[in-house]
Amino acid sequence: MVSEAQTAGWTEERVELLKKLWMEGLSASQIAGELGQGVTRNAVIGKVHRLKLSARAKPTNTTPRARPAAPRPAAPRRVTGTSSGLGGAASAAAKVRHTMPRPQTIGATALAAAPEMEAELYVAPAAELYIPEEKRLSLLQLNEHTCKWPIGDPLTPDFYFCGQHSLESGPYCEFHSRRAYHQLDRKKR
DNA sequence: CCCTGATTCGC
DNA sequence: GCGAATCAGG
Repeated sequence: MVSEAQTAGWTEERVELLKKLWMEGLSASQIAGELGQGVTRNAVIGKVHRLKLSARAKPTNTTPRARPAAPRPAAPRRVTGTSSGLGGAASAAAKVRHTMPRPQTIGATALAAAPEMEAELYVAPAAELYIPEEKRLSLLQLNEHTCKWPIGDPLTPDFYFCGQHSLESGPYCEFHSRRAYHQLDRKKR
């Protein structure tokens, strides 16, 4: 008995579980993870809407979804793929990301701290990384792969740039990149 | 950057 | 009906 692969067809069971979890307030991604890896959060959301289950815990607030005044310009759908098992299965398996049982909000970013935290407590990090003098860079020493996060007062001689290896996705190292993003973006656009 | 749900539309 | 891609927001 092995012929039971069938794509995640929405059986009564699954729909029931979906309804239950959705009503309990679980997020779509969490439900998707609970139902199985053959289901994505998009699938869950799509089904939820089709079942007209939207609003779950909406005490008193009719949020009239702002009507998209500007209709989508075009629809560059996916790249037409032959869902011949391989593609679907592979992508599904590939996207099985970390199972985070908790809703994010606290951003648990564990920065690589010194493994050995002896009883020695030096001065507060001042919310900044300590860069050894030999690694500090001046403006002219910067290049495409050095973190360009400025440290100190530009008007003083001890001003320098982080200089760590920067990420491909930005001008800063991981530490400062993350910091920069969390700093901006906080507000709307 | 992470994430959330909402919507559209090719299949 | 389904769900990926996209959008809009936190």
